[in-house]
Amino acid sequence: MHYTIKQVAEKLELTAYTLRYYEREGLLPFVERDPHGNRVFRDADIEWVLLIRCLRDTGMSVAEIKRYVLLCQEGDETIEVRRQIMLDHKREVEQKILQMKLYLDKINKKLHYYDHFVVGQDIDCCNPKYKTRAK
Amino acid sequence: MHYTIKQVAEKLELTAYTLRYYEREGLLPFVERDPHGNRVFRDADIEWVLLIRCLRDTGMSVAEIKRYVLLCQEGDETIEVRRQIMLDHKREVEQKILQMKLYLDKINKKLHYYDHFVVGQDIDCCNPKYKTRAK
DNA sequence: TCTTGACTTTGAGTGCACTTTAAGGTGTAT
DNA sequence: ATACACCTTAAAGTGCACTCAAAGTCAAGA
Repeated sequence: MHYTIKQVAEKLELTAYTLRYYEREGLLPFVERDPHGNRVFRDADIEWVLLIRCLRDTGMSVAEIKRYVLLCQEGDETIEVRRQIMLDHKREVEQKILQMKLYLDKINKKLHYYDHFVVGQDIDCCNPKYKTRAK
Repeated sequence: MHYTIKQVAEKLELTAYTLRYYEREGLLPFVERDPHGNRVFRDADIEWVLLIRCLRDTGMSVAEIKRYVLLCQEGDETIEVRRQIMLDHKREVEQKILQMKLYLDKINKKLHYYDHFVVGQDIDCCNPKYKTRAK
């Protein structure tokens, strides 16, 4: 299947601006063109964009992704470096998930306070009791 | 206990600039001053900063936190609104964790490809086989 | 033929969350 | 006394990731 930039944008729920920006930054070095210079995306290209989005949404910067893509372009000799980048990133994502779960616990405790109004267990900053407890 | 802005910054691993910025934006409406105008943080204040950080790190914008803090300042009538904000945010964080786990799976599959070089299961965008498979 | 609409490029603009600068005040140590 | 290390403010600057504007090309439909 062939897709225009707009179709890809709709399918993946991002804007055509973003796709062009990613290409400009070297994140999509493969995109072909039709005789008029218009971008032509294929299924495998869409898979690649999905990987880019995965990396972005999990906190990898555009610059770091660019580095990774450049390594891909250098061929098989860089596979070990790429593996290491991915491994490091995996660990970062795992840490992030753990941290998010801790934050979720904190939010749940806050909600418990709102649900049951447990005085002395938690308090909002502008509650009159806040400054009393603070001393 | 009393803390200077620098001590809080060190304790919570953020910068004094950030703490001043948060106060300026209305996220820390409680901070007291000593006779020279220097900020004085107490233990309860640090707890509040930790909640602010929890909300920020889980994706709540400074503007939204500001709205929440303003509601806190309005007193008990706004508890239900605050509870709803926190509940909505909790759900967003849960969604985010689920999404992160899906992304982690994707990253693990990529790593599996690098570890075992499974041809036809995954491929990098600049691999010669990429365009072949794309057709 | 002419309009509509989707595409192209380059370069500039936006929004957010800090981050720093500049200019100045205060307290302690040598 | 004078340096040093901390604090203060208002305002300007930075970096990132988009996001858009302007000006143009091209193909299909009324």
